[in-house]
Amino acid sequence: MPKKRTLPYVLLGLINDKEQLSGYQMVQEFKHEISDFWTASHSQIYPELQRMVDDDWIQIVTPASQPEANRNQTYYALTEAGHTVLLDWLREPLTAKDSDLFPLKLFFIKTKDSELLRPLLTQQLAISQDRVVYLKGRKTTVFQTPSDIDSHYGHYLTLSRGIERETNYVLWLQKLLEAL
Amino acid sequence: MPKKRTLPYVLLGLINDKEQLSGYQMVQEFKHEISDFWTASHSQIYPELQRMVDDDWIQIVTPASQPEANRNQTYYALTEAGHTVLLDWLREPLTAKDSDLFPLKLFFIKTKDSELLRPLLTQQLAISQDRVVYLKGRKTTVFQTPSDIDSHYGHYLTLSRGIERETNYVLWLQKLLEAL
DNA sequence: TCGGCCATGTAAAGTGTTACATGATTTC
DNA sequence: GAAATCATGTAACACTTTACATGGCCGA
Repeated sequence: MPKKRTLPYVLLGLINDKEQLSGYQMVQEFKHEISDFWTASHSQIYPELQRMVDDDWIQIVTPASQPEANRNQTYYALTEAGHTVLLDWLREPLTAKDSDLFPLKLFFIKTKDSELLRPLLTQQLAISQDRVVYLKGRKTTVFQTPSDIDSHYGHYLTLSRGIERETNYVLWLQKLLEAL
Repeated sequence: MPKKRTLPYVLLGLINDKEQLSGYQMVQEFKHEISDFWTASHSQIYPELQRMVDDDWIQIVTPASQPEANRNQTYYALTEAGHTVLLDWLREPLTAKDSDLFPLKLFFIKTKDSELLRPLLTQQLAISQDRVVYLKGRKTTVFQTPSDIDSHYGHYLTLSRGIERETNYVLWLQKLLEAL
Protein backbone atom coordinates (compact mmCIF):
# COMPACT_ATOMS: atom_id res chain seq x y z
CA MET A 1 0.00 0.00 0.00
CA PRO A 2 1.20 3.47 -0.69
CA LYS A 3 2.70 5.26 2.27
CA LYS A 4 4.27 8.59 2.92
CA ARG A 5 7.50 9.02 1.02
CA THR A 6 9.63 6.21 2.29
CA LEU A 7 11.68 5.40 -0.77
CA PRO A 8 14.23 8.23 -0.40
CA TYR A 9 15.03 7.13 3.14
CA VAL A 10 15.49 3.56 2.03
CA LEU A 11 17.91 4.75 -0.62
CA LEU A 12 19.78 6.84 1.93
CA GLY A 13 20.07 3.79 4.17
CA LEU A 14 21.35 1.61 1.36
CA ILE A 15 23.97 4.11 0.26
CA ASN A 16 25.04 4.72 3.85
CA ASP A 17 25.70 1.04 4.30
CA LYS A 18 28.05 0.76 1.34
CA GLU A 19 29.64 4.22 1.31
CA GLN A 20 28.85 4.52 -2.37
CA LEU A 21 26.34 2.77 -4.55
CA SER A 22 25.07 2.91 -8.09
CA GLY A 23 21.44 3.03 -9.10
CA TYR A 24 21.71 -0.37 -10.64
CA GLN A 25 23.15 -1.83 -7.46
CA MET A 26 20.21 -0.40 -5.56
CA VAL A 27 17.83 -2.11 -7.94
CA GLN A 28 19.61 -5.39 -7.18
CA GLU A 29 19.38 -4.78 -3.44
CA PHE A 30 15.64 -4.38 -3.79
CA LYS A 31 15.46 -7.69 -5.57
CA HIS A 32 17.31 -9.54 -2.85
CA GLU A 33 17.75 -8.17 0.65
CA ILE A 34 15.09 -5.50 0.89
CA SER A 35 12.27 -7.27 -0.85
CA ASP A 36 10.78 -8.42 2.46
CA PHE A 37 10.19 -4.93 3.72
CA TRP A 38 9.95 -2.74 0.69
CA THR A 39 9.77 -2.94 -3.06
CA ALA A 40 10.76 -0.46 -5.69
CA SER A 41 11.30 -0.73 -9.40
CA HIS A 42 14.07 0.97 -11.35
CA SER A 43 11.57 3.40 -12.82
CA GLN A 44 11.01 4.71 -9.30
CA ILE A 45 14.60 4.62 -8.17
CA TYR A 46 16.31 6.57 -10.94
CA PRO A 47 14.07 9.65 -10.84
CA GLU A 48 14.18 9.57 -7.05
CA LEU A 49 17.98 9.66 -7.12
CA GLN A 50 17.89 12.71 -9.34
CA ARG A 51 15.54 14.45 -6.95
CA MET A 52 17.80 13.60 -4.04
CA VAL A 53 20.79 15.05 -5.86
CA ASP A 54 18.75 18.21 -6.47
CA ASP A 55 17.95 18.34 -2.76
CA ASP A 56 21.62 17.79 -1.92
CA TRP A 57 20.97 14.65 0.09
CA ILE A 58 23.36 12.68 -2.10
CA GLN A 59 26.01 13.47 -4.67
CA ILE A 60 27.48 11.73 -7.65
CA VAL A 61 30.94 10.32 -6.99
CA THR A 62 33.58 8.59 -9.06
CA PRO A 63 34.67 5.50 -7.14
CA ALA A 64 38.44 5.93 -7.10
CA SER A 65 39.00 3.04 -4.75
CA GLN A 66 37.48 0.48 -7.07
CA PRO A 67 38.85 0.52 -10.57
CA GLU A 68 36.67 -2.53 -11.04
CA ALA A 69 33.63 -0.34 -10.97
CA ASN A 70 31.61 -0.35 -14.11
CA ARG A 71 32.05 2.97 -15.89
CA ASN A 72 28.50 2.94 -17.13
CA GLN A 73 27.09 3.07 -13.65
CA THR A 74 26.54 6.30 -11.79
CA TYR A 75 27.63 6.10 -8.18
CA TYR A 76 26.16 8.08 -5.33
CA ALA A 77 27.33 8.93 -1.83
CA LEU A 78 25.62 10.65 1.07
CA THR A 79 26.22 14.33 1.64
CA GLU A 80 26.47 15.82 5.12
CA ALA A 81 22.82 16.79 4.80
CA GLY A 82 21.92 13.28 3.71
CA HIS A 83 23.47 11.78 6.81
CA THR A 84 21.45 14.14 8.96
CA VAL A 85 18.22 13.37 7.15
CA LEU A 86 18.76 9.63 7.51
CA LEU A 87 19.52 9.89 11.20
CA ASP A 88 16.49 12.08 11.82
CA TRP A 89 14.30 9.56 10.04
CA LEU A 90 15.71 6.65 12.02
CA ARG A 91 15.15 8.56 15.24
CA GLU A 92 11.52 9.37 14.42
CA PRO A 93 9.41 7.27 16.78
CA LEU A 94 7.41 4.39 15.35
CA THR A 95 3.65 4.68 15.45
CA ALA A 96 1.10 1.87 15.33
CA LYS A 97 -0.01 3.18 11.97
CA ASP A 98 3.30 2.61 10.22
CA SER A 99 4.94 -0.05 12.33
CA ASP A 100 5.89 -1.74 9.08
CA LEU A 101 8.80 0.68 9.09
CA PHE A 102 10.31 -1.25 11.96
CA PRO A 103 12.04 -4.01 9.97
CA LEU A 104 13.20 -1.41 7.49
CA LYS A 105 14.77 0.83 10.11
CA LEU A 106 16.20 -2.14 11.94
CA PHE A 107 17.82 -3.26 8.71
CA PHE A 108 19.77 -0.02 8.54
CA ILE A 109 21.25 -0.23 12.01
CA LYS A 110 24.81 -1.35 11.56
CA THR A 111 26.12 -2.26 14.99
CA LYS A 112 24.81 -3.82 18.15
CA ASP A 113 25.88 -0.83 20.24
CA SER A 114 24.05 1.73 18.13
CA GLU A 115 22.11 4.08 20.32
CA LEU A 116 19.21 3.74 17.90
CA LEU A 117 18.67 0.05 18.57
CA ARG A 118 17.11 0.07 22.02
CA PRO A 119 14.50 2.79 21.37
CA LEU A 120 13.47 1.07 18.16
CA LEU A 121 12.99 -2.30 19.83
CA THR A 122 11.19 -0.71 22.77
CA GLN A 123 8.77 1.15 20.53
CA GLN A 124 7.96 -1.92 18.47
CA LEU A 125 7.51 -3.97 21.62
CA ALA A 126 4.91 -1.53 22.92
CA ILE A 127 3.07 -1.57 19.59
CA SER A 128 3.09 -5.35 19.37
CA GLN A 129 1.93 -5.75 22.95
CA ASP A 130 -1.00 -3.43 22.29
CA ARG A 131 -1.78 -5.44 19.21
CA VAL A 132 -1.87 -8.71 21.09
CA VAL A 133 -4.31 -7.23 23.58
CA TYR A 134 -6.48 -5.86 20.80
CA LEU A 135 -6.53 -9.11 18.84
CA LYS A 136 -7.33 -11.17 21.92
CA GLY A 137 -10.19 -8.80 22.65
CA ARG A 138 -11.53 -9.21 19.13
CA LYS A 139 -11.33 -12.97 19.45
CA THR A 140 -13.36 -13.12 22.64
CA THR A 141 -16.00 -10.70 21.39
CA VAL A 142 -16.39 -12.17 17.91
CA PHE A 143 -16.17 -15.85 18.83
CA GLN A 144 -18.24 -16.46 21.91
CA THR A 145 -19.66 -19.86 21.07
CA PRO A 146 -18.25 -22.89 19.21
CA SER A 147 -20.85 -22.36 16.50
CA ASP A 148 -19.42 -18.89 15.86
CA ILE A 149 -16.16 -20.61 15.03
CA ASP A 150 -17.78 -23.22 12.80
CA SER A 151 -19.65 -20.68 10.72
CA HIS A 152 -16.67 -18.31 10.32
CA TYR A 153 -13.83 -20.77 10.40
CA GLY A 154 -11.48 -18.84 8.13
CA HIS A 155 -11.94 -15.68 10.13
CA TYR A 156 -11.24 -17.64 13.28
CA LEU A 157 -8.05 -19.06 11.84
CA THR A 158 -6.68 -15.72 10.68
CA LEU A 159 -7.41 -14.16 14.03
CA SER A 160 -5.86 -17.03 15.97
CA ARG A 161 -2.81 -17.01 13.74
CA GLY A 162 -2.51 -13.25 14.13
CA ILE A 163 -2.41 -13.58 17.90
CA GLU A 164 0.16 -16.37 17.69
CA ARG A 165 2.35 -14.44 15.31
CA GLU A 166 2.24 -11.23 17.27
CA THR A 167 2.90 -13.05 20.53
CA ASN A 168 6.00 -14.63 19.02
CA TYR A 169 7.07 -11.18 17.91
CA VAL A 170 6.73 -9.86 21.45
CA LEU A 171 8.78 -12.72 22.84
CA TRP A 172 11.51 -12.19 20.28
CA LEU A 173 11.69 -8.47 21.02
CA GLN A 174 11.80 -9.08 24.76
CA LYS A 175 14.59 -11.62 24.42
CA LEU A 176 16.57 -9.21 22.28
CA LEU A 177 16.12 -6.34 24.71
CA GLU A 178 17.25 -8.46 27.63
CA ALA A 179 20.35 -9.50 25.75
CA LEU A 180 21.30 -5.87 25.16
CA MET B 1 -0.17 -6.42 -17.55
CA PRO B 2 -1.90 -3.93 -15.24
CA LYS B 3 -1.86 -4.70 -11.57
CA LYS B 4 -4.80 -6.83 -10.56
CA ARG B 5 -7.58 -5.31 -8.59
CA THR B 6 -8.23 -6.90 -5.26
CA LEU B 7 -10.74 -4.54 -3.71
CA PRO B 8 -13.82 -5.79 -5.60
CA TYR B 9 -13.15 -9.35 -4.48
CA VAL B 10 -12.77 -8.27 -0.90
CA LEU B 11 -16.13 -6.53 -1.14
CA LEU B 12 -17.69 -9.62 -2.68
CA GLY B 13 -16.35 -11.69 0.18
CA LEU B 14 -17.67 -9.30 2.79
CA ILE B 15 -21.13 -9.18 1.28
CA ASN B 16 -21.20 -12.94 0.84
CA ASP B 17 -20.51 -13.40 4.53
CA LYS B 18 -23.43 -11.28 5.67
CA GLU B 19 -25.95 -11.89 2.87
CA GLN B 20 -26.47 -8.19 2.52
CA LEU B 21 -24.33 -5.27 3.54
CA SER B 22 -24.31 -1.49 3.17
CA GLY B 23 -21.36 0.55 2.00
CA TYR B 24 -21.03 2.09 5.42
CA GLN B 25 -20.94 -1.30 7.07
CA MET B 26 -18.13 -2.29 4.72
CA VAL B 27 -16.20 0.78 5.75
CA GLN B 28 -16.58 -0.33 9.36
CA GLU B 29 -15.43 -3.85 8.53
CA PHE B 30 -12.27 -2.42 7.03
CA LYS B 31 -11.62 -0.51 10.21
CA HIS B 32 -11.93 -3.59 12.39
CA GLU B 33 -11.68 -7.10 11.01
CA ILE B 34 -10.01 -6.65 7.68
CA SER B 35 -7.43 -4.06 8.59
CA ASP B 36 -4.76 -6.71 9.06
CA PHE B 37 -4.93 -7.90 5.50
CA TRP B 38 -6.27 -5.05 3.48
CA THR B 39 -7.18 -1.41 3.83
CA ALA B 40 -9.64 0.70 1.89
CA SER B 41 -11.18 4.08 2.54
CA HIS B 42 -14.77 5.02 1.86
CA SER B 43 -13.71 7.07 -1.16
CA GLN B 44 -12.55 3.85 -2.75
CA ILE B 45 -15.40 1.66 -1.64
CA TYR B 46 -18.39 3.67 -2.83
CA PRO B 47 -17.27 4.12 -6.44
CA GLU B 48 -16.20 0.49 -6.53
CA LEU B 49 -19.68 -0.60 -5.45
CA GLN B 50 -21.20 1.39 -8.27
CA ARG B 51 -18.88 -0.26 -10.77
CA MET B 52 -19.80 -3.66 -9.41
CA VAL B 53 -23.49 -2.91 -9.78
CA ASP B 54 -22.81 -1.86 -13.37
CA ASP B 55 -20.99 -5.15 -13.93
CA ASP B 56 -23.89 -7.03 -12.33
CA TRP B 57 -21.73 -8.61 -9.64
CA ILE B 58 -23.93 -7.15 -6.93
CA GLN B 59 -27.36 -5.55 -6.74
CA ILE B 60 -29.05 -3.08 -4.49
CA VAL B 61 -31.53 -4.70 -2.11
CA THR B 62 -34.03 -3.44 0.42
CA PRO B 63 -33.51 -5.41 3.59
CA ALA B 64 -37.02 -6.65 4.33
CA SER B 65 -35.95 -8.88 7.17
CA GLN B 66 -34.51 -6.07 9.22
CA PRO B 67 -36.85 -3.16 9.76
CA GLU B 68 -34.10 -1.91 12.04
CA ALA B 69 -31.96 -1.18 9.03
CA ASN B 70 -31.09 2.42 8.56
CA ARG B 71 -33.04 3.82 5.63
CA ASN B 72 -30.16 6.07 4.64
CA GLN B 73 -27.90 3.17 3.92
CA THR B 74 -27.79 1.40 0.59
CA TYR B 75 -27.64 -2.36 0.95
CA TYR B 76 -26.03 -4.71 -1.52
CA ALA B 77 -26.30 -8.44 -2.16
CA LEU B 78 -24.40 -10.77 -4.48
CA THR B 79 -25.90 -11.66 -7.81
CA GLU B 80 -25.53 -15.11 -9.32
CA ALA B 81 -22.64 -13.75 -11.37
CA GLY B 82 -21.08 -12.26 -8.24
CA HIS B 83 -21.08 -15.62 -6.50
CA THR B 84 -19.33 -17.16 -9.46
CA VAL B 85 -16.74 -14.42 -9.65
CA LEU B 86 -15.95 -14.75 -5.95
CA LEU B 87 -15.60 -18.52 -6.16
CA ASP B 88 -13.36 -18.27 -9.22
CA TRP B 89 -11.14 -15.79 -7.39
CA LEU B 90 -10.92 -17.98 -4.31
CA ARG B 91 -10.02 -20.96 -6.46
CA GLU B 92 -7.26 -19.10 -8.29
CA PRO B 93 -3.99 -20.60 -7.06
CA LEU B 94 -1.72 -18.51 -4.88
CA THR B 95 1.62 -17.49 -6.29
CA ALA B 96 4.73 -16.48 -4.40
CA LYS B 97 4.32 -12.98 -5.80
CA ASP B 98 0.97 -12.31 -4.18
CA SER B 99 0.95 -14.69 -1.25
CA ASP B 100 -0.38 -11.79 0.80
CA LEU B 101 -3.74 -12.81 -0.61
CA PHE B 102 -3.62 -15.92 1.55
CA PRO B 103 -4.96 -14.44 4.82
CA LEU B 104 -7.55 -12.56 2.83
CA LYS B 105 -8.85 -15.61 1.03
CA LEU B 106 -8.67 -17.67 4.20
CA PHE B 107 -10.75 -15.03 5.93
CA PHE B 108 -13.57 -15.59 3.44
CA ILE B 109 -13.79 -19.34 3.92
CA LYS B 110 -16.80 -19.96 6.09
CA THR B 111 -16.69 -23.58 7.15
CA LYS B 112 -14.06 -26.14 8.06
CA ASP B 113 -15.29 -28.57 5.41
CA SER B 114 -15.09 -26.09 2.54
CA GLU B 115 -13.38 -27.71 -0.39
CA LEU B 116 -11.39 -24.49 -0.82
CA LEU B 117 -9.57 -24.82 2.50
CA ARG B 118 -7.12 -27.62 1.81
CA PRO B 119 -5.79 -26.32 -1.53
CA LEU B 120 -5.31 -22.88 -0.03
CA LEU B 121 -3.35 -24.18 2.93
CA THR B 122 -1.32 -26.49 0.72
CA GLN B 123 -0.38 -23.71 -1.67
CA GLN B 124 0.67 -21.38 1.12
CA LEU B 125 2.65 -24.15 2.76
CA ALA B 126 4.65 -24.71 -0.42
CA ILE B 127 5.32 -20.97 -0.75
CA SER B 128 6.38 -20.62 2.88
CA GLN B 129 8.64 -23.65 2.70
CA ASP B 130 10.38 -22.25 -0.36
CA ARG B 131 10.77 -19.00 1.50
CA VAL B 132 12.42 -20.63 4.49
CA VAL B 133 14.91 -22.33 2.21
CA TYR B 134 15.63 -19.08 0.42
CA LEU B 135 16.07 -17.07 3.60
CA LYS B 136 18.34 -19.67 5.15
CA GLY B 137 20.42 -19.61 1.99
CA ARG B 138 20.73 -15.83 2.20
CA LYS B 139 21.79 -16.05 5.82
CA THR B 140 24.63 -18.46 5.18
CA THR B 141 25.91 -16.58 2.16
CA VAL B 142 25.66 -13.09 3.62
CA PHE B 143 26.85 -13.87 7.15
CA GLN B 144 29.82 -16.17 6.95
CA THR B 145 31.90 -14.79 9.80
CA PRO B 146 30.97 -13.33 13.21
CA SER B 147 32.35 -9.99 12.07
CA ASP B 148 29.82 -9.95 9.23
CA ILE B 149 27.14 -10.07 11.91
CA ASP B 150 28.73 -7.36 14.01
CA SER B 151 29.01 -4.91 11.14
CA HIS B 152 25.48 -5.52 9.83
CA TYR B 153 23.69 -6.35 13.01
CA GLY B 154 20.29 -4.98 12.00
CA HIS B 155 20.35 -6.87 8.74
CA TYR B 156 21.26 -10.00 10.65
CA LEU B 157 18.37 -9.54 13.03
CA THR B 158 15.77 -8.98 10.33
CA LEU B 159 16.97 -12.02 8.44
CA SER B 160 17.01 -14.22 11.53
CA ARG B 161 13.58 -13.02 12.53
CA GLY B 162 12.29 -13.62 9.03
CA ILE B 163 13.43 -17.23 9.15
CA GLU B 164 11.88 -17.71 12.57
CA ARG B 165 8.60 -16.16 11.53
CA GLU B 166 8.31 -18.12 8.31
CA THR B 167 9.24 -21.36 10.07
CA ASN B 168 6.47 -20.80 12.59
CA TYR B 169 4.13 -20.20 9.69
CA VAL B 170 5.09 -23.51 8.13
CA LEU B 171 4.53 -25.35 11.41
CA TRP B 172 1.13 -23.74 11.86
CA LEU B 173 0.07 -24.66 8.35
CA GLN B 174 1.27 -28.24 8.74
CA LYS B 175 -0.57 -28.66 12.02
CA LEU B 176 -3.74 -27.32 10.44
CA LEU B 177 -3.47 -29.60 7.44
CA GLU B 178 -2.95 -32.63 9.64
CA ALA B 179 -6.02 -31.74 11.68
CA LEU B 180 -8.15 -31.61 8.54
C1' DT C 1 -31.65 25.15 16.32
C1' DC C 2 -27.19 24.06 16.41
C1' DG C 3 -23.32 21.20 16.65
C1' DG C 4 -22.09 16.67 15.77
C1' DC C 5 -22.15 12.22 13.71
C1' DC C 6 -24.13 9.39 9.94
C1' DA C 7 -23.83 8.00 5.05
C1' DT C 8 -22.55 8.86 0.66
C1' DG C 9 -20.20 11.02 -3.09
C1' DT C 10 -16.44 13.58 -5.84
C1' DA C 11 -11.82 15.94 -6.83
C1' DA C 12 -7.08 16.42 -6.54
C1' DA C 13 -2.75 14.88 -5.57
C1' DG C 14 0.63 11.47 -4.33
C1' DT C 15 2.62 6.92 -5.06
C1' DG C 16 3.65 2.83 -7.58
C1' DT C 17 3.61 -0.45 -11.76
C1' DT C 18 3.85 -1.72 -16.54
C1' DA C 19 5.31 -0.60 -20.87
C1' DC C 20 8.23 1.73 -24.03
C1' DA C 21 12.95 3.16 -25.38
C1' DT C 22 18.01 3.50 -25.96
C1' DG C 23 23.00 3.13 -25.98
C1' DA C 24 26.72 0.15 -24.23
C1' DT C 25 28.74 -4.13 -23.12
C1' DT C 26 29.16 -9.02 -22.98
C1' DT C 27 28.48 -13.68 -25.02
C1' DC C 28 28.07 -17.22 -28.37
C1' DG D 1 27.87 -9.82 -35.70
C1' DA D 2 23.48 -11.23 -33.61
C1' DA D 3 21.42 -11.91 -29.28
C1' DA D 4 21.24 -11.20 -24.64
C1' DT D 5 22.06 -8.53 -20.77
C1' DC D 6 23.50 -4.23 -18.54
C1' DA D 7 22.23 0.43 -17.05
C1' DT D 8 19.52 4.20 -17.34
C1' DG D 9 15.62 6.96 -18.53
C1' DT D 10 10.64 8.30 -19.77
C1' DA D 11 5.51 7.79 -20.52
C1' DA D 12 1.15 6.02 -19.51
C1' DC D 13 -1.65 4.10 -16.51
C1' DA D 14 -3.49 2.01 -12.04
C1' DC D 15 -4.25 2.44 -7.30
C1' DT D 16 -4.72 4.80 -2.84
C1' DT D 17 -5.06 8.72 0.25
C1' DT D 18 -6.40 13.33 1.62
C1' DA D 19 -9.36 16.78 1.19
C1' DC D 20 -13.64 18.79 -0.15
C1' DA D 21 -18.67 18.56 -0.17
C1' DT D 22 -23.65 17.48 0.94
C1' DG D 23 -28.08 16.13 2.88
C1' DG D 24 -30.16 13.68 6.75
C1' DC D 25 -30.73 12.60 11.58
C1' DC D 26 -30.28 13.28 16.62
C1' DG D 27 -29.36 14.89 21.11
C1' DA D 28 -28.81 19.33 24.12
